[in-house]
Amino acid sequence: MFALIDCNNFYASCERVFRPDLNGKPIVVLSNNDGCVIARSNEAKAIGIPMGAAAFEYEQMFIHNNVQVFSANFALYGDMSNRVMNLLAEYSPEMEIYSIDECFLKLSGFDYYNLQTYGEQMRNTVTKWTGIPISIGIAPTKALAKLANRIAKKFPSRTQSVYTIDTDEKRIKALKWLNIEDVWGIGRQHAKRLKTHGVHTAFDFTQLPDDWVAKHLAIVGLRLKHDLQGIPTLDLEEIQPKKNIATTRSFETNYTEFEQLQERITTFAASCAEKLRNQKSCCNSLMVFIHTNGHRKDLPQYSRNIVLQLPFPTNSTLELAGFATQALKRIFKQGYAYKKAGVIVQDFAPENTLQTKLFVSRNEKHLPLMQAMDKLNSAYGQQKVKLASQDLKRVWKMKQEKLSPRYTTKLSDIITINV
DNA sequence: TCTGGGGTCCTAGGACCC
DNA sequence: TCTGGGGTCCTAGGACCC
Repeated sequence: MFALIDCNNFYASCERVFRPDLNGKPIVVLSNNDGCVIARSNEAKAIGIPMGAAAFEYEQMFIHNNVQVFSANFALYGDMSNRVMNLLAEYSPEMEIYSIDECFLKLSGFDYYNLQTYGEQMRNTVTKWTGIPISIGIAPTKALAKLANRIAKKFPSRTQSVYTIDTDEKRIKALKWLNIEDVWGIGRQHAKRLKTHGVHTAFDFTQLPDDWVAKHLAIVGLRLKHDLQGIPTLDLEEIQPKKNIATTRSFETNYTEFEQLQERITTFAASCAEKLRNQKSCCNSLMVFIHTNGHRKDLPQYSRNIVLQLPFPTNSTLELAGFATQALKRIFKQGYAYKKAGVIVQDFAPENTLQTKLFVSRNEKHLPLMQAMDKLNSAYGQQKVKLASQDLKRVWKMKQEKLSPRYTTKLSDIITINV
């Protein structure tokens, strides 16, 4: 059996842990730059705030309904996620952290356990020790555990936020209840196509012939079908080193000058380099993109990306920043108002088994330099040591008007209690 | 004025090999 | 009228997830 544990309205719940006065009140969390809604409490969902709503369009609505608005505080969410995951890891030796707020546990060898009770125990412990409410679905396959989780979330009082699919009867009933567009792995495009073929529920989907599914939804769809039929097809996945690493941002204002973009691109490249060193990889290619604001139909639009094959694999901040600047020079065009840019590194090789080239090679002095830099930054705070081409004067900022304290990761932000 | 960020996998088709 | 058979590798684009 598999369990899928999912934190309810995770970012909104994290904010609420340290603000119990907000219990029962609508909360939304905004994306970077305070752009759009990326998380909502149940109360916020109930008053009709959609996912992805543009903050400026809903400003009046927020005020009218006394909605508490927060800027995204990823330092807080990441730390709270670790706490939840650490607790859950105690409940099974086999775990897959699926996203910041979700994990699968494999429950093999639990034949003599009452899994429903076990789940309720997990839920109680996590909620009591972290303040984060969770829902749990338990079933013979991953796709069914996802479905069971959805039921637990939808009917919290009837299920105690834990639902187990352990008979075929329950499985069929659950499948008939689930709309096709809500099936894990069925997105908008597939749902649309399936509906034109008369498939409206997960159950309808499981009744399709294998070859039809294989033809229209490929091998991924076929695996999903089997998993929903109760035949375990998807297993826990090991943590793999990433195959792409990206740092991309929208800007608070439009940038028109090369130097402004160059500073951003340098900083993004530095961030990618750091992430690469973290997983002990080097990259062989690097992509830089820039584009104007696609929502502004009144402005001239320009969008381009360029992929650079590097002469040698590297994870040096200095080298990647240099290559990224070269790439930017080749795509930058004067006369546009740029709103977004990013750096993506790809085509990785392990740090320790680098193939040397005959005529060009990386500068061996960079390695100890980067190690020293990473050490300093981890001891004295991020961005303590950076390149001169980065934002030394700290001009660049993100719009974050409603940022909450970093309660759990910054000493000066620790909550104070008035007795 | 203002609209996020970071990932994965699969497939078809082109270019190439013998 | 009729023009082989069997591969690999790479990339762009499309689908999906949170």
